[in-house]
Amino acid sequence: MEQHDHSYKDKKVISIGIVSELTGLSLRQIRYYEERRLISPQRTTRGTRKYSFSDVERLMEIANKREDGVQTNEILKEMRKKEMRSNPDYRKKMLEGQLNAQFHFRNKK
Amino acid sequence: MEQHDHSYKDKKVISIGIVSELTGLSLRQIRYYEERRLISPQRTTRGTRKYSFSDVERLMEIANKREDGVQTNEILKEMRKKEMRSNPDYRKKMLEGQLNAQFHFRNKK
DNA sequence: CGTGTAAGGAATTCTGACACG
DNA sequence: CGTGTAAGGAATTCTGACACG
Repeated sequence: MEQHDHSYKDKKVISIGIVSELTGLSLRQIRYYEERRLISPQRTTRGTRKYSFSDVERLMEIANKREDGVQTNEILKEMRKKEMRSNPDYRKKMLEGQLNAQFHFRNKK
Repeated sequence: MEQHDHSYKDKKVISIGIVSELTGLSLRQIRYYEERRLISPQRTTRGTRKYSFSDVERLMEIANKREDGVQTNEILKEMRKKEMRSNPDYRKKMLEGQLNAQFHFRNKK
């Protein structure tokens, strides 16, 4: 589950109040985006939310899209696509897919 | 006053409770090291302390030295030396100093 | 759908001080 | 000197709900 371990960027250590200051979003908005599964903070033992710098960046992207009128549902889809694209497994499959396409194309011709 | 700006490492965003968990130090200890000027967290508008990952690393160094019985006073001196060494201005002067030393050495011989 | 807000409780943080040594 | 602790107050965060639209 861990990648670099020394990547400060992904350490969940920021409380929601600071995230709010950093992003300009209200606490309500930040919690709502979690409900819609756009972000997933960690919880401390007693249940307070902790965010990483990655989460903060993600929230700023979300804020931009929301400003453009994009619904959370759409934002979720877009983000899933993006994540897929950066997934090595998916890349491999895409490559195979492309080769197959070329193959079919040649045969059709 | 800023270096990279994109250096998450130096952004003061972590509350003292999290720092305590991260370092294993008590709140009392963390505040005391601040009193002794070993660290300098930022304050939010209402006065709560905010630390960076750099601060956390520094605190871990402090913890190690304290375990070895080094007094805060000594730790402060050591850290100042270290900072001097990594200060470009100081480097320049040291270089000049060395050259001078060589010069004197030659003349003496 | 996305966000504001009032509500009540629980957990956090702050400071200054006394204690021990 | 370095750290623990009890004390009282202020600020933070949490959840579930009602409101508007």
